[in-house]
Amino acid sequence: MPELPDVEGFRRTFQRRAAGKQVRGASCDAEILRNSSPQALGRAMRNSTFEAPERWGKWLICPAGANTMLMHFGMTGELIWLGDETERHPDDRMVLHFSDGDLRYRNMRKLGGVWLARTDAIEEVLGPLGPDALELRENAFIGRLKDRKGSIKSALMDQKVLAGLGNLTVDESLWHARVSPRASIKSLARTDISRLYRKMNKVLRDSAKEGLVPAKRTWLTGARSQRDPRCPRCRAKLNRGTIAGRTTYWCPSCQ
DNA sequence: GCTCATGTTCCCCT
DNA sequence: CAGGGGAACATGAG
Repeated sequence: MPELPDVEGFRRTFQRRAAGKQVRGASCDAEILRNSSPQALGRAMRNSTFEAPERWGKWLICPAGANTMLMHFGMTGELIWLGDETERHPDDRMVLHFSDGDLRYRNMRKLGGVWLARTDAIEEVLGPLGPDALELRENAFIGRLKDRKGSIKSALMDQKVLAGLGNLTVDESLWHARVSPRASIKSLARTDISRLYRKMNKVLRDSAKEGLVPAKRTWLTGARSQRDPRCPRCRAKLNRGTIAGRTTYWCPSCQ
């Protein structure tokens, strides 16, 4: 699930359900805590009040006074609110208890995790992360790609270049912009990069609104999981291959 | 049984 | 040093 649009949905869930509220307690699997223990997390969070959460790329950043909780969702993570449901799902790796219900970090594959940091030192957890893909302006986008070698797909996938894109949003943006994922950056004209920026922005905004990359019939994402995937624009049979280490779909005719 | 999965990191090559 | 390829991580789905 989680690329920028999904995490944006989780941010809204956290804002609505946890911001401004006092945490009664947290229960969690030790495995999912990457730099603390359940005891340390409980101690740090109990009776503290969450402020407004922020999203940076695929990270959800949840400050509560001097401490900040950071969540990354890997490939299968999600954040869900279940008001009166009390039974714990086997994939609930962390549950934050509030007076009116529980917020659950659910993650089947356990890639990703939950970190705890001092609010003034969260960058030690985030590491080198480029600017958020939705906040980046066009000239900054162009500037960050300019000195990059290799394929456009691998650059867009690199969280140090810009943060938030993933396999689906990259393929989707490239398809809308009619740019081949294999194209080297230096082969692209300024107008190509500019068009790519605008399409990426639209893909991210439309998706973030829904909290996921929608599998619309008019989008590549709607075609990629079908048995005979065809380009929604020209009906050509889609190419499928590995680029930047990930399964990639693209249209050989219009990209 | 086998392949693949919306992510990240680490190691080895070129 | 920068990129590319592949494996590992953990676990379910088709």
